Amino acid sequence: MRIIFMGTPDFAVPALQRLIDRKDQICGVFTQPDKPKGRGHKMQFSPVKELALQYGLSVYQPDSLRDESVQSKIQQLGADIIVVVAYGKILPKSILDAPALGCINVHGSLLPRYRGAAPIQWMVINGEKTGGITTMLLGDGPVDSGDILLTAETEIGPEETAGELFDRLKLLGADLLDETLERLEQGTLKRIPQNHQEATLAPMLTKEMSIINWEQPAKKIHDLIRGLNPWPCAAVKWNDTRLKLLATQVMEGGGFPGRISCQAGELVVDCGQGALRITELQAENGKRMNGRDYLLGHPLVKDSYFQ
RNA sequence: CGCGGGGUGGAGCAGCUCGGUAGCUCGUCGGGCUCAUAACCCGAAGGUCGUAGGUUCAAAUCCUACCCCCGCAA
Repeated sequence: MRIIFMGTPDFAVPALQRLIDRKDQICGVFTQPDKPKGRGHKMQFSPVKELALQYGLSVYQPDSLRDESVQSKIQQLGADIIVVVAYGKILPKSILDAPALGCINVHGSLLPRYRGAAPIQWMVINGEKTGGITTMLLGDGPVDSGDILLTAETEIGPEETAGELFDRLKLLGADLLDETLERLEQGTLKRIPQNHQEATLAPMLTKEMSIINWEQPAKKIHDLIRGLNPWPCAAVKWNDTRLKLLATQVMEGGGFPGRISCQAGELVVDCGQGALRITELQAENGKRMNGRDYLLGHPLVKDSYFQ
């Protein structure tokens, strides 16, 4: 098939790689424009662009898809289908209608639940035990509301971080995309309308979410911490500095939310219900380290409180 | 040229302003003690203080360049 691929971050890379391996004819790769990123504000290519260049694919990086020249370019490429994986732009109707077989999206949740930009993180934050991938047809309704093609489920571990789940789901997504295209070619694919009553939203993560409310039960905070790992990371204020909390274990105890107690050389913090042992953290200018190591060089005053 | 912090025995840190014997907590090894158990006591090993130059009688400390790590911001 002639395919146009649209994607930007790391999550989309295995999907594009799979299309390449399938020997599909990839007539164009769309990705977000290069932006100054990271320390020093250096210009950086998106992960998808890196891969596309490696295989000599044609890369397009329009600022806006509403531009007429972009739309005519897409027409001109004459793709049978457009595959979209975390592209970061909404496709206008004129583009949705361009390919004969429509536009397929790979989404990181079991739709209709967790529609939106950050489904994987929210699944972890909400303590879901099951997650998955959905392939769907893009329509011109609300975001991620199009007809479902295939789904793949996976268990979410009780200690798994959003980053770890991300890494698994992007591979699962590539597999599911493969199967979806396979069955599309065989003509055995069915479109299943979503039950919009059951839809939930997974909006973009914000910095405000990263501040921990110690009044909450330990399990809740634990889920938040692993859901925000590796970005933007849950954090606490301590002596005018911020500590990022990266991994924790739920423990018995509690009663004085935010109180720090060092038990057996481990860093433990009381929550509204239960307590959390901090197993991995990072100070403002430090590397990641476990709570035990942190205590060796930064003795915390006994019975003081995290804000 | 976006802003900023840092590299000191195996781990985490102090020391740097104001140059002058390498320090703290822990780990490791040896010995002692035996319900202080997150044991405790005594002793020991282990460091080119990121790299290369410079200033100086003398540099972890001051100056210059480079390498590496990290936070913010995007």
